[in-house]
Amino acid sequence: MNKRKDKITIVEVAAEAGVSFGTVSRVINNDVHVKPQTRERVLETMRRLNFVANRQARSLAGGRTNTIGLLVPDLGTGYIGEIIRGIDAELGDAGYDLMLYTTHRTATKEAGYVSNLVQGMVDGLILVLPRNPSDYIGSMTQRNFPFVLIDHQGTGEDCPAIGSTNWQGAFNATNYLIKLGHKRIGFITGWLDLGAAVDRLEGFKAALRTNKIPFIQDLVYEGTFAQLDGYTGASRFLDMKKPPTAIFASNDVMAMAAMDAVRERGLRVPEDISVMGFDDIPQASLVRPSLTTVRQPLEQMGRIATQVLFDILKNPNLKHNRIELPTEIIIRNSTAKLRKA
Amino acid sequence: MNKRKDKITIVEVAAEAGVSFGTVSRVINNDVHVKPQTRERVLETMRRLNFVANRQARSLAGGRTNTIGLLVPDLGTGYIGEIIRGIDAELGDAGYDLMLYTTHRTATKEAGYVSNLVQGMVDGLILVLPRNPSDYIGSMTQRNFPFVLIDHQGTGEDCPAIGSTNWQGAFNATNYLIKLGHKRIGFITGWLDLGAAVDRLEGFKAALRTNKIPFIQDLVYEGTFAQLDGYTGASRFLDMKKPPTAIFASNDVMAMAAMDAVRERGLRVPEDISVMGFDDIPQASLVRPSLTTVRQPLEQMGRIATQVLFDILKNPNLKHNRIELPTEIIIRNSTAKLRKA
DNA sequence: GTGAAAGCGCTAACAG
DNA sequence: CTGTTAGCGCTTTCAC
Repeated sequence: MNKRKDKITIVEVAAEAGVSFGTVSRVINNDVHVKPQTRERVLETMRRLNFVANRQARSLAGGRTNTIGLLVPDLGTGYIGEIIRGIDAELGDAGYDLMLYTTHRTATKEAGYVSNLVQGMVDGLILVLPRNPSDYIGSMTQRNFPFVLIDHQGTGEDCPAIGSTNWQGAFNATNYLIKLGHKRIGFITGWLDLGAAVDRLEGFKAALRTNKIPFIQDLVYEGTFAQLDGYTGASRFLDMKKPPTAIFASNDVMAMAAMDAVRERGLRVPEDISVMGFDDIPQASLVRPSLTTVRQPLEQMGRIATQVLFDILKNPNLKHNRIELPTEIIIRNSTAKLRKA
Repeated sequence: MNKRKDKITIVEVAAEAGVSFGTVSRVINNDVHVKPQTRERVLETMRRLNFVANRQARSLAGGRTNTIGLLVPDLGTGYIGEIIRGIDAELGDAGYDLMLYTTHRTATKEAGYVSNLVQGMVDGLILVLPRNPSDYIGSMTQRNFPFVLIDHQGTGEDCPAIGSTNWQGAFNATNYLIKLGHKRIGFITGWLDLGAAVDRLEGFKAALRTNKIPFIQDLVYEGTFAQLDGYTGASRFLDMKKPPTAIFASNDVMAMAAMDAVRERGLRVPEDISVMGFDDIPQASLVRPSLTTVRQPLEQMGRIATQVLFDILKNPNLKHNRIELPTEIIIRNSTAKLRKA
């Protein structure tokens, strides 16, 4: 239906340049075995004819697509955007293209669908925060399909993954709040099926322990990383007879929602309640008060995931395990010293 | 390097089902000329063998890729995310895949590169806010390559594009500010090479005219839709001997930055200065004060762009022109009645 | 209805 | 160094 016959192929180029099309193919693939003079002539011809190699054909014949797939849950928060920025940069350097899949679209399909679907379409897959990672991982590992996970861990399986020091980040953040004088800190968790969410919770608990502050189960609200959870969680805390003086949410989106809940009760951030987030998504610096948070190097995570995937592509037998990038506390204006009551 | 020979092809399926592979192909393509009984048998076999058709091969042989390309400038603000959501939904329904290109990556390449690159990779292209649209449009039109523009207009060329009623939106917004009592309104423009940006400016001017408020050139700051422009523009307004009482920025990102500038001077939004944005990106409702803005139906724009592209794919000769979706004022907390001085 | 045959444009041996 | 020869997995005629 959309067939343009004016396409020029290597055959045309070969004819024009007076060589066999095999030679043209070599030039395209930067094969060393071409006389520089010939190469130049072919290149010139390609330029003149405005030739572009057909990717489909290359893939079919070569077994490689020069495309990698990216599976993301959503594009809503800018969190993913940052990661893509990193992936994209690496991909561009390597001459690869990006195929985007949103989980939403394939969520209804059976497990293994993704790796099936992707078979032949892409050389490898980067999965960001997959919902049911074990489903995918099983079938991908089994099929020996190259993939890398971003920001996930905890399935027990040993697989290439890029994350950040969630435990340490949460530990440091909690410590920071404690240093500010806060002893009653409400914690809103992420989706606890994700290792990253568990680690953040554990880091929080560890910091309490270190500072000999008793852990109170009621000061933990189990969320799912969704905005609403931040609001609901904070509201529950604030309605307690003895509410916390600080709230630490497991991601920025929930933290921002928590700030809303605080303000809705006529309280101020940070004067009355300190609020801390996690991620440092772009809008963290845009909201008012700007959000104190734990920065994950999202862009870099994307970059490194891509590099690891390339490594695997080059050497499928190499074993890669989880790589953790350092988190960092970014102090802004949503946290303050505890006011003496 | 990444060749899995365990892949099953239509040949295997054909053998198993006891038919020729031509018949299997027909089944895949829902060809009517297959006995229902045979079809069922083939389908069953495909299921059993876990067969997935190779897209590359289909494309090569059939001339169609079932993939569309999306060219975006960036993924930073959530603006694009909303659009993608819409595109993605339509694509999913049609069994199409999405190839993502960021302009940044290809910005250095010569004009026409994109359509070249894309030739053979995708069946069509959706361009969001292209920087030098006329470059692309020329070569794509010439090559008769199917494409749709989102949120752009004004190259003079007649081409399929989806936008929103920018003029009307800006007109209504300005009117709203005037109704609140504001007479001195600072306007921060977008990148005036984009028709959408010009329209917003014109809508603003028209509203002043309608209300018999003199237009003051100094109260227009020429920006580029970038965050910094919002800050710089607002700062310039505020440093005037007689600063405006309201600021209307051509997009939300600049509006949020403008709010920062206002606050940095110890002024309050909206008590001292009202601020209005344009777009209604997700974070518009998250910032404090939440941003009064002109809503563009971004997701719907993505959906419709996709539908139009499909139309063009089906019927390349059909002429499509610009489609405008209605904008809508969303009143939140960054605007207020002018306080009597 | 179904099978057989001819490519789609290119890569990857294998000869020279 | 370069030409030749097989396919890659599938769609599409064209026969039967």
